[in-house]
Amino acid sequence: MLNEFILQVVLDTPVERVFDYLWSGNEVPLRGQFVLINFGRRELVGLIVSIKKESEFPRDKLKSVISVRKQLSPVSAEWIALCQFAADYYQRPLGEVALPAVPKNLRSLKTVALDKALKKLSQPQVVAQAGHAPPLNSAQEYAVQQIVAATGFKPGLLYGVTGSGKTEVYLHAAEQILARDPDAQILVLVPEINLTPQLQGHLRARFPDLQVATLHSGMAEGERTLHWLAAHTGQARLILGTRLAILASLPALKLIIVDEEHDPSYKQQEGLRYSARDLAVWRARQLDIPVILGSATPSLETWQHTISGRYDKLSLPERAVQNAVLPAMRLIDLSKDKPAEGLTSSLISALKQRLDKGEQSLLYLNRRGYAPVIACDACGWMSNCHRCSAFLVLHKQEYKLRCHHCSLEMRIPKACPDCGNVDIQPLGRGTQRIEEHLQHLFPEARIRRIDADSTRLKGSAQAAFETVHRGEVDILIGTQMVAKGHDFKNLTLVGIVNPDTALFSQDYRAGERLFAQLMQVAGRAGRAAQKEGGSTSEVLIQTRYPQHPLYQALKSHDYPQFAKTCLEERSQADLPPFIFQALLRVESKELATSLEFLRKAASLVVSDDITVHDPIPMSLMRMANSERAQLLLESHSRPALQAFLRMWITQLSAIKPRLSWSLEVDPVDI
DNA sequence: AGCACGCCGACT
DNA sequence: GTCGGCGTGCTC
Repeated sequence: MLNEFILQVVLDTPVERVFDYLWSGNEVPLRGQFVLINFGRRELVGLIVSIKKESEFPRDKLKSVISVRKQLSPVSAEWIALCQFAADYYQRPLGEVALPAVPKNLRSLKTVALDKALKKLSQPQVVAQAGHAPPLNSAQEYAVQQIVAATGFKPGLLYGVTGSGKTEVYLHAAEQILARDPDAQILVLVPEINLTPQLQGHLRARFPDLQVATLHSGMAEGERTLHWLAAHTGQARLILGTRLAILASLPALKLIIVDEEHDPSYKQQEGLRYSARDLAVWRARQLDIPVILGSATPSLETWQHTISGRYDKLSLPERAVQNAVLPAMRLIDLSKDKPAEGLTSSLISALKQRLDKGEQSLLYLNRRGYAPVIACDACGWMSNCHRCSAFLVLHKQEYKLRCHHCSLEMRIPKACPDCGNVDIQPLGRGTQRIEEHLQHLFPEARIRRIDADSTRLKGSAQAAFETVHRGEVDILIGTQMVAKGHDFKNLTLVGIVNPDTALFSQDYRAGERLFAQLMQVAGRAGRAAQKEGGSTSEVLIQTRYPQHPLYQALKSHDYPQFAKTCLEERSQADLPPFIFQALLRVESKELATSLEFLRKAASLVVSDDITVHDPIPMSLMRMANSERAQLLLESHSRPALQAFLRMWITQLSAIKPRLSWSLEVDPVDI
């Protein structure tokens, strides 16, 4: 018998709507199946979100479904609900959330790649050697018990410094949950792609007979399809990935782990601007399962939740590795120890000491290139980017000036372009300049720089880290890239060259980020047990403001004190996590046009529950020839803000002339 | 977002 | 006389 149904389909378009399609046949399609349809002039793959008998749309205008993608089992109602929540919360259409969350091969018109992946998936997996788990200390034991014994939704902050053994807690909790549920899946999120291989190694070693799927944006399309399908079918029991993995289809999810939960990388910065950490907590609540947020420097949002009692706090007070102690933090006062070429005599002698003992050092400087700007002594000309409100950075080796925002490049001028003076000088210091100077100071030392410039080629970052691990490097110089994850066994000195710039930033979150970054990079020193006759692990911070509360808290490794101060300030100033924010960004050719749009947008805010700030140019006002400005909204009530935004978007879309704008809920960069 | 339609300037 | 610029509007 032929049945007729109306399928409600969502598509990857910016149109906030569900489209009705006609379907007739013997079998009834299922919610969660993917379908091939005609949309305008195009053929697209969409997702069935509901099935009904009648449509409100005129019958003669309905098109028929071309085909249902039957070889793929439907995504669950929970998964659709997760996408719906993300779509509503971050104010984007459902289709724009749900479809990009599925690999391209599954959405392509041709099914060859999908069929091939499904076939490959059905072949048996190789089983590796069995692993041995090291014993836990009492704090770790307690944390594992708290996580595993919990029934239902239970967010727990696993709070412990680098080396306190958070990974072991994850692995033990995973082990117990996998042991008691024969189908259970566990999702582990890490902030960056280059942190996946290390954790993947741990998981493979500990769970040799279980399939591990990885999901991140650096994977090739075929590989991604395979891993996504392994997760979707439930074959992969351990799923490891970056933020996008939070939107994976996981039919038997029983535990979520978010490592380094404070990391800003968990926030997507374009399109659907979601926080994977926040979605992880939502997903855990939806499924009524535990979620572990791990960090040595938790986000203030999470810390506040432990204070209010919404989240459990599970502390790992000491370093788990025997004999390993916290590195000593020394503040080098730049007004007393005057630096030459950016390096103080204290730092140089500490480096020399490590070189003599055959130990490794790390210099951390969050600024790549040779110098952030070049300038003319005679007329004051500076190397401005003509497309952005930023300086062109000097890259001496490539003999180029380069804009770090729009990638504009030009040769280094031989003389000042304005006055012809040949005496143009680099101002300030980047990693390349420090590298050059160090090589001059220590000609015998093996020096290696790791930053975005030195690791442009795929796999080269991994290779560079390997040389450090093999002991082929004496001094490592790096940007943020070196701060995370890597455990350097023979590294006993961390020098922080120029951290002060972040202290007086416009962004109220800059301090929180700096503290986390410095704690994290400090954690690279002395992770291994201290050797006989070896140096004490220490962190040298060169600063002009040694009395600053941030550095004082850092010196005593006192995150709770730092958090307390920050939260008091935030509470008094009415800032997150005590209020909720949304940010409207706009860009156009003329700043006046951008600001006018925002003024118009601001005038539409009439609700008593919403505070609207003045439109202001963004800190990087001009980027790639676009003039950018923003408007900040605040509210004490999340639902009130949500309801308002929904209505506001409709009004903004109606404004003409149209220009490019985007809305961000819970913005992190202001 | 695509992809059409639609109404005004420089070309064989 | 046509090609094509990107403004405006629609997609079941």
